[in-house]
Amino acid sequence: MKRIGIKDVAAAAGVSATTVSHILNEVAGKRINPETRATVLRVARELGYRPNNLARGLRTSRTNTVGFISDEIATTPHAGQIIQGAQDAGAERGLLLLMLNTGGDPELERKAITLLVQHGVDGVLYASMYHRVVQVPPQLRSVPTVLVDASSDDPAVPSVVPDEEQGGLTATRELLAHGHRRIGFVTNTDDIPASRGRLAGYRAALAERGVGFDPALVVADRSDAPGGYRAARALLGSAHRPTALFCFNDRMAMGAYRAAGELGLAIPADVSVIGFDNQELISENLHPALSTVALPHYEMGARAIARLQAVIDPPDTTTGPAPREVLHCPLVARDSVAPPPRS
Amino acid sequence: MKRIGIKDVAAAAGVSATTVSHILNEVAGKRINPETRATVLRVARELGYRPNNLARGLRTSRTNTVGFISDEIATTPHAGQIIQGAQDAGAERGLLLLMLNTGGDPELERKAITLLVQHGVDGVLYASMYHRVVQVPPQLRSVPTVLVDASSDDPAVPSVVPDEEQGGLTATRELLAHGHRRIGFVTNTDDIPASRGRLAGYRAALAERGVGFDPALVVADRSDAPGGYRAARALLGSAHRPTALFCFNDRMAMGAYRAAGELGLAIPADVSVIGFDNQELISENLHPALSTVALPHYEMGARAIARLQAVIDPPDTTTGPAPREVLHCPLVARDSVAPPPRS
DNA sequence: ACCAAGTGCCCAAACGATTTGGCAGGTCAC
DNA sequence: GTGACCTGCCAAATCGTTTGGGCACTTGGT
Repeated sequence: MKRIGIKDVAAAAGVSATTVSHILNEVAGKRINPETRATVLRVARELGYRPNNLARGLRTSRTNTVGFISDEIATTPHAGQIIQGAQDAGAERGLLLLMLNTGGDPELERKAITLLVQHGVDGVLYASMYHRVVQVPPQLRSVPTVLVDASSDDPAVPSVVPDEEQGGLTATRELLAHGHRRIGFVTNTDDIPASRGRLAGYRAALAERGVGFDPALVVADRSDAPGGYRAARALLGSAHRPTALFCFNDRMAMGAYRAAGELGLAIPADVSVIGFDNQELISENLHPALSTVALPHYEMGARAIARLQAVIDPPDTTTGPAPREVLHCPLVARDSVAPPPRS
Repeated sequence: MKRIGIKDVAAAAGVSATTVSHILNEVAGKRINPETRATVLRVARELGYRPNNLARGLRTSRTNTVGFISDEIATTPHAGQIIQGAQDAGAERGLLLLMLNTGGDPELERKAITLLVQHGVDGVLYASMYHRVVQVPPQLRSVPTVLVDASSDDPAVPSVVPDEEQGGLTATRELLAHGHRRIGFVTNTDDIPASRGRLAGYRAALAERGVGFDPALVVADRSDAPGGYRAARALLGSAHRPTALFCFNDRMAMGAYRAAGELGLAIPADVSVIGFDNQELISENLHPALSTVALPHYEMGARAIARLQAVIDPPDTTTGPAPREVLHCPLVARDSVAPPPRS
């Protein structure tokens, strides 16, 4: 039971393989008798003809295949969303994803890229699992590349990133809108675009409402639950405690929940909490469910594919660069934000 | 800057492409002058020759590519581990993963398989994100396939699954070893291999120690945090409350934490808790950190690739079937288990 | 009746590797 | 000296598709 090829279709339709190819690919500038066309299409369908992508790729040097290189995939649920977004967007265009993740090892990365090129990928998505600045490996220069959740030092390579500042703004506004004026910011200690952007958003939102920025209200620690616990504990245990906390991520928010619990503060009655990332495993399972700001991972994956395709076959003119696409971070309101207690 | 092909190497080494191919592929039964061999190898390396996988695949109908079909990838962190395992194991064999997930939609699944075949994958990994019985799509009959974290109705297709019963046994033993005798089982309501196996393990462990099985100690609810909360609340609020809880998964354990907290019971001083799945986002970030039993996702991915390869090129004889591989679920001890309180 | 243009299709050469079946030339035995 | 055999290499076919360049035949104008 051999797979049937273009020749089989040609034979069955009584024409040459050339003609079949022309018809199925709707080649421009080739004149085909409508009757012949109909016959060929019918026969092809009846026989269940599927072109062999290898042969086609060999001839056209297009494989309908995109490499997906990521640093870490196993340890973060974000990866799944990005992949899913890329995949869905790819499916619409007939693209498949060739996965490869390197754990950040540059040596592995080199091999990975070589492998992908060897397999003739049409382009590469280079994804980071948290928003950061990466150095694009030089081997990628020869392949169309788009960065996902990462910025590059090299402005020539397009990237798709979340709008961290708008996210911080949104989160803080949500607290302000509920009447909070004394808002603590539980942040992390790394100097990455995420921290900088979210802090900027926090400050911008405060400024909008004419609330003064109080450095004592921002406490940094490790970006995990224990870190969030310590930072929140410090803030909530202080004399003039904030009525709401904006946490750098959901893991830190999880720690903040524990801090509040230990101090006998109910969420959201006594203190409101808002997170970031929308890690559903946490945000949905905490009690009360955590209001947070979502990172648009799915969209990043999808948009990255769109960008990549724009690079692979440029529309008509050499489109201007506009290489960096910034995506909106939507609010996901759940149950952890309420008006401040009347003191 | 064209990619260099086998002919370039041949020309540079002063031999024919045939010879180069023979040397690089170490074709058996071909006699090659050691000197020629050395020259060719050197030249190939110097030129950085990489065979074009498309051309090679076209000729040999082997693409060094494996399809990875999964139902859900975006919503679960498990996926990453399986993928990582498969990928690492694949890398050792020069295999790449072609990702495709279908959301369980049979229509999409059909298309996915067609696409993969079109791309000439050597085999397919069909992965489920939780251990269940699946029906293998008929299209997959024509392609070497291995099931990951799933069993099939069809015994002909090999599968790699976790040893749920041993996991339940391990978890319960851990509690018994700390001296607990009255152990609640917070389980879920679905009738899947996971529930059945873990319950069987629970009972087996009790029997080992001569502890009677008390049906009142197993409470089923939805397999999320609220479900775990309700079940744990029921168990811990009862007259003769258990001193330890074995929870069907980490999400339910998270709910059990809240139940204990509300009842003023400290973990692990008043009540010990053990989970299942080792979802690190939860188990590591809970306080105290959750002892749990890990599902061997990484290993499942890796073993599945090994199985797949055994199917693709059988060692020598037609190996017997032994299609179902059951993997060990290791204990991950953290801080949520301690001896029972002296009453 | 003849030429030009147009129509509808096909031939054959790629693409870059693997693989089958030799083919020169040398060695050895007799 | 000659046939058998080995050694070391190569030419050409092949995988399944796309594509540039025709080729034969019809049509329409004059």
